Amino acid sequence: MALITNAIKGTQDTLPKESYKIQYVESAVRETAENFGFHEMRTPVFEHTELFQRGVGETTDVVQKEMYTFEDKGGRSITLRPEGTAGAVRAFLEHGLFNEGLPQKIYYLTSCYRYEKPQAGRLREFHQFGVECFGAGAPSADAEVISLANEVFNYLGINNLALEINSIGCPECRKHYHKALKEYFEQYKNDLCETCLGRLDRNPMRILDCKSPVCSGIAEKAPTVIEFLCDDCKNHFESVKEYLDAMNIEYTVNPQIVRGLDYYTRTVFEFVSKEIGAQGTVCGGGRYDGLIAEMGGQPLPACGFGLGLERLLLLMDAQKTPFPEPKKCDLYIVSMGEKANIKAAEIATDLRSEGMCVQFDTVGRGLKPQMKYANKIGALYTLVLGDSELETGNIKLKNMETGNETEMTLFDFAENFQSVVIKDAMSGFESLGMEGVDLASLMGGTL
RNA sequence: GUGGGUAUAGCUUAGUUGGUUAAAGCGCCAGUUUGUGGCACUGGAGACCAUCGGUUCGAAUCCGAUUAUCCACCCCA
Repeated sequence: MALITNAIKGTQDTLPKESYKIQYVESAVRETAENFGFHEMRTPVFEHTELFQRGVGETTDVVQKEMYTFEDKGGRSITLRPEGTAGAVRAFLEHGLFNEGLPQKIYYLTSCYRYEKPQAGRLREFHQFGVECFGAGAPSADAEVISLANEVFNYLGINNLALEINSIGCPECRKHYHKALKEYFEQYKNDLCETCLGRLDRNPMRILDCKSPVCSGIAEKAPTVIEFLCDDCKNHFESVKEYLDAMNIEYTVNPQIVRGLDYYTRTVFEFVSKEIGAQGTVCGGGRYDGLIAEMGGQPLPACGFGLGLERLLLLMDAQKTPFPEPKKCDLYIVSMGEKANIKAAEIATDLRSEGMCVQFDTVGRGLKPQMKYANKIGALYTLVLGDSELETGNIKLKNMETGNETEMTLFDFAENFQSVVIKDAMSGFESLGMEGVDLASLMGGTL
């Protein structure tokens, strides 16, 4: 087909037949967040460009080359949000939420935009579940936030996700560390790759997670941040680990983790998968004690994370994680003739108001195509309405799975259909047994 | 931004060393059954072979460019 245009590079459509998956994931993260006492915040897709320049950091790749920035008709520089934290902090300050009791625990489900070259697990428009805990400086807050992410993965039944944590210290200990790193890497100036040579001055910590075998070889023996942590930062990190142990959350300390957004301090962490290609970080976050002050507020500690929903879905597909079956059509009314069509609409309206999914013909097809359509959409029951049914008031309700037909009057049907469906649904569950139901097979290979 | 792979119906793919009207399965529509879906059989619709240019008597096939897409680097969710 010669369409006038296609979807924009790096964007995805979610089609009706698979939207139940993302809806399930969204409800899972919402429920988990609410259980932890976090409440949803929604902020605009676009903000003043300077918010991200200051918030995310001028030197970061995100700000330097990945933002969708444009001028609006009033000459303002506007940017589509490349991440969620900056906007959340802005709203937190703008509405004085720090007066409503600390900590303020918020979450969001939002789209983010970065102008990057798409690949597996990397899109230009992607969706993030994010959590921010404002005003909580204790190590228990770091642990709580990590635990929330962990709980989401447990809820969804995901395995083989490695939690890696690190502490990059406060600005004070980082200053000493930078100096030591610079001294160390300068010995290898001739061996480092070009990008790393550039990093040597600007941000030597970035060399640590360089993927080039030469650089990473050199980096392996580099001094680690942990050795340079001041007493407060060291104690904080130790305490976070104690909480994680107490919460039964497995982790490994990975001194190579350096996050690419400037605002992080102390604890940083990633949940990493090896099953979804090169972009394996499903969730990343940490503490950012300096950010709120940086944005013009009172100095307040905070921590949070971002969790990539597309990557999460990739991972669930890779692990064949079961999804609950989407709701099907309870009843399809096959109608023939103008009178029957109107009656069908009347019945559908009644049953829909009781919460049933009822459908009828809107194409003007004959009986057989309507039956086929009912079958295709997975209707549980069909009911044929024609002249004779309208005359006699007797109808046959057909169970589409078994093919059994039950005769009844239209009146009885209207009174009882809901309970019939509920009873059937319950007996279905009982026969399968509520425990150990193999959801994957229930899905019938739609995964 | 830098590499590499790929591009044929809605989907998945076949198409030989260039040679008439580009093929199959699934899906879609209809019929076999004039009031009953799934199964089977029959038929139908649906493709300027990504685009533009070149080589050739002749290009889906060879060459070049462009675009799109996938994967990787970089970076991150």
